[in-house]
Amino acid sequence: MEVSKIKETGDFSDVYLSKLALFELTSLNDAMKDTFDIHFARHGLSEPKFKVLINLYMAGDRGLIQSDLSTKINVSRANITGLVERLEKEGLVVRNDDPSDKRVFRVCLTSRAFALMHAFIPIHNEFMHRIMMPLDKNEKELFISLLKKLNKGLELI
Amino acid sequence: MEVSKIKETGDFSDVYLSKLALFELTSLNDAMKDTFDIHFARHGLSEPKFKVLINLYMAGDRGLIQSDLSTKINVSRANITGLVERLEKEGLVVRNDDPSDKRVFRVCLTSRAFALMHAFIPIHNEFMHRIMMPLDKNEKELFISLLKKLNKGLELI
DNA sequence: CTTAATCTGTTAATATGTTTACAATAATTT
DNA sequence: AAATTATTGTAAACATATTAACAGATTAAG
Repeated sequence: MEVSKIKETGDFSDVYLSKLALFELTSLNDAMKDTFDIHFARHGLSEPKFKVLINLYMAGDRGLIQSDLSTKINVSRANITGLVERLEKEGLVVRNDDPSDKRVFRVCLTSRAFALMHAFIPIHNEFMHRIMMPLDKNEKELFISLLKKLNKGLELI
Repeated sequence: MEVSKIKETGDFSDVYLSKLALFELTSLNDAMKDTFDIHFARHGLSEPKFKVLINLYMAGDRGLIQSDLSTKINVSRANITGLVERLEKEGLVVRNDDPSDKRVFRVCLTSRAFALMHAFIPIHNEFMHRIMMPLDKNEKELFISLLKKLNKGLELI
């Protein structure tokens, strides 16, 4: 395609569009990370800590063992050790011995953490919705389908 | 809207779509990160190291001072100290004194790093293009416009 | 020209993440 | 039942990131 034609039609090469899309995606990730970090920090949390707490919140009274947390959050077991350690220091979780398996702890929310999450979750849901407000329903559906396509593509790489 | 109506039309609440979009976006980020990590590792690099090297590559012979790198890569000056230190140990960058400003170093690529980047950049470009292959040109343009909308929205939060 | 403000890189403390190796315990095989 | 294999949590070593505090150098204000 000639340059003049490109200028007329506003068309660009596919390679250029790929780079631009990745640039915008990266920018969005960075901005998103910053925004969520501030959001979590306002409530004394961080993204990794929230992930641990929300999983324990959903797990109920029996809690979860660290290995399950590792799988659900998709981080290494070694990292979970540190995260749970820090949450324990803050008084947000406790580690109870499991009588049926001496290798593991059952990690559970404290009542304080339960109350914190109970209050935070609706705020968090509203926050997520606010972040997506720039898109209307049709655009969101479109966005989701494009993301799914890219996700499927990555499985094959 | 009634549940039956939702089932008929395949329509969903706006809140649900927001959550789903964020879920898919997060999934894509995670998968993207893993994919790029492997890609960089195949060439003895990491994403942060690549960002430093590509900026120095584009900067030319005079290189950049650490403070500029910090601004361009959007990480703290303290972090740049560590990154440059490790790259120096690997023999990929050198820190030259700047006679006109005794506070700073001019960080420059070694010839080995220059050769590495010269070989890697086309591979990297192809890789980026391959990752975006699941979308055709129209979809990419659409994707870019949606990302830009979300990015602009985040500026106001 | 001196004083004050700013900029630069480093250090220390901390958070989050990885891989590797290991001991203790559980589960499976033979 | 005994031997092998697998799972679990931790520790060590490292990479990447932050903030806060600092010394030294430069710039701006007066």
